[in-house]
Amino acid sequence: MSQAELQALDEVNETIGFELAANLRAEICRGRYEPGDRLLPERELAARYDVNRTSVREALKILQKEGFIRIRRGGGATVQPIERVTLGALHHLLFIDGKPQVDLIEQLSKVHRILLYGSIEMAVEKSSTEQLEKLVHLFKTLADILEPADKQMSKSARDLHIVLYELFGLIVVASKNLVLRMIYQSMDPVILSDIGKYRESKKIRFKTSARADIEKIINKLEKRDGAAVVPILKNMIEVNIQVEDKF
Amino acid sequence: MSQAELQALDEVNETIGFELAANLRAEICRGRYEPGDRLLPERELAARYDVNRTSVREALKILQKEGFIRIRRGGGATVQPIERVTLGALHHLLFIDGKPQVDLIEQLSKVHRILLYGSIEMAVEKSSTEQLEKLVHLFKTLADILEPADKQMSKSARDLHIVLYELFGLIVVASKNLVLRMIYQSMDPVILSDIGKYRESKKIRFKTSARADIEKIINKLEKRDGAAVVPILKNMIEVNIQVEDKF
DNA sequence: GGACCTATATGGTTCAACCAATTTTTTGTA
DNA sequence: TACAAAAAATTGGTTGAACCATATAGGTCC
Repeated sequence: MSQAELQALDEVNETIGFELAANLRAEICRGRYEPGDRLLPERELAARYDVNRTSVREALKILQKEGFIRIRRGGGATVQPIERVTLGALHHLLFIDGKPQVDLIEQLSKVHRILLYGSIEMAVEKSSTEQLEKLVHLFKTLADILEPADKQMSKSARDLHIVLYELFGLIVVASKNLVLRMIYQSMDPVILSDIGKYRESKKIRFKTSARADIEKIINKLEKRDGAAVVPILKNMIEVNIQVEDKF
Repeated sequence: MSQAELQALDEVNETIGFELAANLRAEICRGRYEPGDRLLPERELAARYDVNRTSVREALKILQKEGFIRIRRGGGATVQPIERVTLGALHHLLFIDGKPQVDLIEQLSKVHRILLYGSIEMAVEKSSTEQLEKLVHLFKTLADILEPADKQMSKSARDLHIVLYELFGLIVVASKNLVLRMIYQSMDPVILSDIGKYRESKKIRFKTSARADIEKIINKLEKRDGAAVVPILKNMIEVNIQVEDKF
């Protein structure tokens, strides 16, 4: 999926409207408006930010598409309740003024895990031998994290986060499920890196049976028995989740 | 969630750009372009559709946000591979020229079920007593569908689809997980009704033990034992899925 | 044949005017 | 005074034309 990542990089949209949208979005996320509040009219925004009204309109259209605002002819642009925000705009809500929004991040991680567990079976059934090999490799990496060879080499929750994200990425491709892939792409590499950073300070709990568990999983993989993988994996991971949740 | 539905109704955007976007999108979905193909330049599109260039630009911006095209200054607008399309634009792909895209619909249903199963536990834990009652009621409806009192009253797969969707909707609210809710909102009421229509012709398989299973589930619900619900529910539903898949 | 430069194509921005709804204010009547 | 209808003001939607900024294509020079 490095191709997609590369393509995502030059997807940098540098239009004025885009930039203005970022400003307004930040204000909304920051809680400067209550749901239902009206934004300034287009002409005033244009004056305020010293840009053309066309650019303002572009910005507002972006925010509308993302679900932050609602625009009505003659009625102005009103701020929507946060539930209306699109999944594609989720990453704007995860960190506000650099501060991690802990609840939301955990909610995202929860959904991430639900999808991970739920899609493994599908992926194992449909994956090529090459993908299966990659899968095995990732599981071994996971074992290294949960039960390091050198027990002094304590890993952070970030490492766990990263490998789970990579695992999910692989599963998404292997499962050949376009809808799953769309969801995955909303939970972007950006999200990965930001949340990873956020988790850096947290320790994970050792799982002394991790290596043995992984061996079992790999065994099941080779038999293409995806369903059997889930409970083992779940057991390995959820231990650490409980710890994090209580943080 | 009727409030949100009502609000969604008058969210009809009737701008010219919006309409043009629909036209172009339909062309792309229809397969008129290969990924990488260039759309006509803005000025030509404006002439062709007899609208102002501003409206063309608005349309292109919409398609860009939805992931259908990529716009580069000086480089035109090129059609993206279908994997780049956003979850929010998924519903445009489910029916093309009125024809159901069977594979994609099944992929969506699969993800839907993954999320359903995965989120029940969370929902049961966090739901209010009122929500729990609604949950019980929905499960009883499910029993009616899978094991009708009058065995002549065979239900279609549509009824199953609808109740599963409602179940998911309730679970989403009860779980208080914003990310889950965002995903749910992408799998819109529109999708519900369209796919429901598509499933109308299909019969579901009776599950003679359904009523007993549901009783078990309700029992677990009252003990707030969400984890125990999943395997029972899964067993009830997946039987029908297998049948459908072989269609 | 390759490297550089120029011209052209194409998207981005600005401006000013006008259209079309909605909202607010005014006005008139009961 | 209270209410309803009409008028005015507000606000988003559309248009056309001009100009800017970047990428692509083609030509020129070595």
